[in-house]
Amino acid sequence: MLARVSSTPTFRRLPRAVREQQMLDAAVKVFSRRGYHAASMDEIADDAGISKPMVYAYLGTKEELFIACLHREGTRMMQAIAGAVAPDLSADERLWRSLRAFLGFVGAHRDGWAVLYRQARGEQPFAGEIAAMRSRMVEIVAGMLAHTLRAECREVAETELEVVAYALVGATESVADWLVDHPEADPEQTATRVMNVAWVGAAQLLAGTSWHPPTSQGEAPPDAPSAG
Amino acid sequence: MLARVSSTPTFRRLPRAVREQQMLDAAVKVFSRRGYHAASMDEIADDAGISKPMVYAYLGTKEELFIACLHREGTRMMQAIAGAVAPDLSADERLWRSLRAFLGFVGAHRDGWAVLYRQARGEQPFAGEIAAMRSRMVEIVAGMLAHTLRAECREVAETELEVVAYALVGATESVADWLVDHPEADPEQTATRVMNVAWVGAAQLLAGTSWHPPTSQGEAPPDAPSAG
Amino acid sequence: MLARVSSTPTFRRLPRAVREQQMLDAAVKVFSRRGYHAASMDEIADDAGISKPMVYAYLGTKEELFIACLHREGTRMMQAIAGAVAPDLSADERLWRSLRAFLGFVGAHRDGWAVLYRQARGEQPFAGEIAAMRSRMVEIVAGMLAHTLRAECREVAETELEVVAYALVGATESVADWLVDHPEADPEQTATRVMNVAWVGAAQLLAGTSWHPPTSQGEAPPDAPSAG
Amino acid sequence: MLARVSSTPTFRRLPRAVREQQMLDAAVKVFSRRGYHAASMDEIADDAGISKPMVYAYLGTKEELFIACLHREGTRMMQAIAGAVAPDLSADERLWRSLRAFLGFVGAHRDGWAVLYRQARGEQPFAGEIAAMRSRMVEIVAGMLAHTLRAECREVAETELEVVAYALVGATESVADWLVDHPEADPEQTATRVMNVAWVGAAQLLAGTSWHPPTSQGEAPPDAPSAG
DNA sequence: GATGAATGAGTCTTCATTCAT
DNA sequence: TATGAATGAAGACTCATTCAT
Repeated sequence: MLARVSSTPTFRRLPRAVREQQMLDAAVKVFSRRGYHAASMDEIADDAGISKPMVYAYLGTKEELFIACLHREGTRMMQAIAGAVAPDLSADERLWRSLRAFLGFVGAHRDGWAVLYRQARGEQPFAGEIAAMRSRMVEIVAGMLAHTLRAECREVAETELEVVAYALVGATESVADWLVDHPEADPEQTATRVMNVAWVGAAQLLAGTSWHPPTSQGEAPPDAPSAG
Repeated sequence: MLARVSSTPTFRRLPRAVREQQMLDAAVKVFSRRGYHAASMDEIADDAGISKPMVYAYLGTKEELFIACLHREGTRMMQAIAGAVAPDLSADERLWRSLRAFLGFVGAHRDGWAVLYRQARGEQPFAGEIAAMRSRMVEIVAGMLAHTLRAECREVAETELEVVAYALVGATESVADWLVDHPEADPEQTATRVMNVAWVGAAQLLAGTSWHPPTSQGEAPPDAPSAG
Repeated sequence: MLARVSSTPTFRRLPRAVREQQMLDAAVKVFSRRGYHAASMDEIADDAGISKPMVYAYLGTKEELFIACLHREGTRMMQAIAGAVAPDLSADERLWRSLRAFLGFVGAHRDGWAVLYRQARGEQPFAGEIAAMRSRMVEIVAGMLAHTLRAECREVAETELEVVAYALVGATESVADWLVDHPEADPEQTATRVMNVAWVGAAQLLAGTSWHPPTSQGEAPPDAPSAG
Repeated sequence: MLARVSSTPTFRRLPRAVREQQMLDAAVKVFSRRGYHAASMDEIADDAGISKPMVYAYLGTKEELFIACLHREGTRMMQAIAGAVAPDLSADERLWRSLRAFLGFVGAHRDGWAVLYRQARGEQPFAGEIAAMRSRMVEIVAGMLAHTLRAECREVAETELEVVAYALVGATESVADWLVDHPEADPEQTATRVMNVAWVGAAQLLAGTSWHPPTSQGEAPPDAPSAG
């Protein structure tokens, strides 16, 4: 009603970019706490200190909003990893540093990427996003492995390489989940353990020391599918 | 409208046990297809060819129903594994067979256990169930590892053992997820790959060939937490 | 399947009358505990140790069942009162004994008549029943008052008499409610108090010592109905 | 479809306060007509000319809505009473005017306070509210009685006073119920009758003319509790 | 730009009641 | 007689989403 004298600057009317970050912050927080479905747009808007229509205007649908969160957090994580490896390091060293950076990041933001990621895996609408993210990680890992191999003048089939890379990423994801659920765990130590179990295994494998199923006679491939 | 000729007996008014299985079948199917939240009790009831109140009467709440599904499928999976290993086999052999049985089972029921399990991991209400299931699997694996070790007269700290077991289980879970998403993949071959990557790594590790982080000078632990 | 040897007589197949009483016992109990709506036919049947269709077969609809409860408890209460007054007593004495018997009964069965009655007053479907019960009580009271008056050779308009009787019954009902909610209260003492407050007032009134509104000038009857 | 000529302004999008009153109006109406349980939120929303979610947004749960109705009507009634008594009147006069105002109010809004109150008495969830309301009324009455007594330099035990006040309030409530059920009755006349019966009784009592149970020989306190 | 007001649609859940055995 | 099996109908409550100001 009255002309408001803006001696103390109220922080309304912020530029779009800032507002968007506030919203994303709130969204990440709420999605992490409640899960995708249990999170309500109301709570997110409230938490961002903004009205609901603004959220829709800036970030779109709930689904889009969730994806935006996933992207922002994913990007941050990727940057944390990229920032930890220098291109002049040996492939092994880069491997180790990436892993450590990854688990370090997850451990430091226990309500960020990993939680959203875990949730997204269970929900269909995000299948595409998830596949894309995982592909990116698999590529990086595969690249490192390939580098190592090439350095040793060894050749491994493309497919084989990808599968191994995939397995390693999967294992690491899983450990990341575990890390989120165990706040008392030390990321660095955890990284060491993973390096030991999985990556050493991979190294062995790629070095040629592979394992083969025993050729047992007469054993049937298990699980003849029972009736539905 | 028409006088129904009851040559084929109508399947109304079935005994409880039968109906419960029908319901669980339907529930597993729908939960897998749609995801926990998107699945509606209506669709489940319809799919089971029965009215909603029966579902509530027999299996309880949606949450309880989901847990019941998880249990049934989990139990079936465990049985598939148990049926694949004979107690007189060597620990190594049992390890391999368990893994193969597990991935075989997952591959054969791509809309069963693995999908439910994956969904449950993202939702808070099922945290307890998930933890319990994983514990059971970790125990089994740890038991096998311990057996192997003891056979070789080697000792490993209890904690270390558990962590390794956990990592292996996590990796395997993750590969199971992958298997579900890749219908063209061959479970047996996939099992071999996992055995190669992860379990060979574990073997190496337990054999003493462990890996240690390089003592690099001056490198800071990454990711000084940025502002929230 | 097998012919059951009934050496120990199981108490199934009871005569109808007994079964009905069991059901009514259970119904009164559950209705009192939960209230009419919150009570479920399931719980009543369970509590009676009988299957639901039997309840319907014997006592009919939930509404009818509730009315049956109301009747049985009302009759018991009436009998308790009738048993307490001998016809050769003076009207005053009969009045006092009735009141005492009534509150005594209510106090002794705190989950019986009074609770059902109170619930019934709020729900439309029972309006008829309630009206009938109250009529019966009002009649009794009015009869006693009339007797007293006639003994004193005094005449009071029929209408006036009924209204006074009604007021007394209403007051007593209300105190009965209170008694149910105050288990520590002593029925006998409470009866004395009611006798003091209400019945003494009635006596005064009927004796001619009546009160008249002050003839104030210019005061408007309050509450000119507001909008709405 | 047609261009709506907005000569008469459509009453959509009203300010919150207005809508809340509309909703409460509708709620009181429907609760009175149907009873608490039989009333559906749908009907209330319809009757208020608004969608259900608005009702939940503004007034909360069905239970909360009912309590809000009870409060609004209770407050209105209290105000009607307060507006009828001037502080400079004698205690007797204030007593009479309060009673008249109360019954006048009840009579003028036969689907308002009294009906809700009667319903609330039967349902557990509202026990607290009811107790609070009655307490307030008992206090007022007790205050008036105390004033009268003090004016006559008489002393009565605190407890006794409260009980008498309670009895009077109970009696009045009950008569209010009756009034609601007898639309043809005249509130003013009814008030006079109550004043005669109950309050004159109280006056007698407090004046010392009390009644005592006859010391009859050999009569047992009735109703030795039967089984069950 | 920003928001209070508003809703359509849908979900879980419960319950009185009745077949078919 | 007695009951397990079965359901139609309805109700409370929530939420993502969008006008109209």
